[in-house]
Amino acid sequence: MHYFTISDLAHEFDVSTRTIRYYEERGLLSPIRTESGQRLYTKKERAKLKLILRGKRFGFSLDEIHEMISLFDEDRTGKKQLEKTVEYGRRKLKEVNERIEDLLQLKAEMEALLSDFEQRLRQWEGSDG
Amino acid sequence: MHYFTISDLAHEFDVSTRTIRYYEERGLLSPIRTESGQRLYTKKERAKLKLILRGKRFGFSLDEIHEMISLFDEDRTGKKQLEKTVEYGRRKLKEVNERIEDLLQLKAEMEALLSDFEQRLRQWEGSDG
DNA sequence: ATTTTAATTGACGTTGACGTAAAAGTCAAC
DNA sequence: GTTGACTTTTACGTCAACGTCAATTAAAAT
Repeated sequence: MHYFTISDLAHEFDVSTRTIRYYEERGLLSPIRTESGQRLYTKKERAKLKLILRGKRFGFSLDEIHEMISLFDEDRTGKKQLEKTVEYGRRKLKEVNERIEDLLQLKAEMEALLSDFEQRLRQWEGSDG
Repeated sequence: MHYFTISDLAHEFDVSTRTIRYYEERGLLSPIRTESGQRLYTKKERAKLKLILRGKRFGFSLDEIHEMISLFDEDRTGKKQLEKTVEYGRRKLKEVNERIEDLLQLKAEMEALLSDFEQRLRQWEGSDG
């Protein structure tokens, strides 16, 4: 298997190495280390970074993202653990659905506004241009 | 017409009065004042606050929101102004569409994960509970 | 009329999410 | 085998978006 260096990921996702190390400080990433101490990232860690950045784009805090990542990450063997995970997952999914609804509403509002403006523009052009 | 006080809005939208004043500092709101200097908010100002909070939920910065609000707010009489507004509106609408796509993807990932967990849970219950 | 509640400005404090600089070690290229 | 690019930790800096006093004034309730 092949690993990524910190600057590999930094370039790919256009973030600073500082940012990636900060995510590790916060417990969001856990790269392995070479003998000399340099970080190496597996495909899975890379996928986690992708998820973090996606979450950020929606305004989730790093704490929230941390919880969401632990879904993909932790060893959930016991039944209780699994039940808690599923319950948490359902809650988060509901939040995501609400955000989608909200965004669709914003989209509708903006479209209405836009078509109004565009109509005014056409009137202008019909009489003057 | 009837006005809202700052705490009316604070309660309705569950934000602090400090937050509302801060939005005014940043030029996002412009309440009128009583003779003694107290803020009064019209329905339109209330709608603007609603928009601000919606924007925030999607991770837009206050600066971005400021631009979006000016769409609803400014006096757009000249043709040039109108054209700029429409162009900006189209750009923002595109961003919103991209965010929706992104969120739908996140939703799909979470649903896949959840159904996997739920299946594991059913296996557990089939054999043990 | 006076207690309580709510509003004002001003200023400093805080938190999250990094940026940036320094000192030292490491790896790849020539 | 040394230059130069890259990495490490440590630590202090920064900026947005408020929170939190404090002192003062105004409005509402009793």
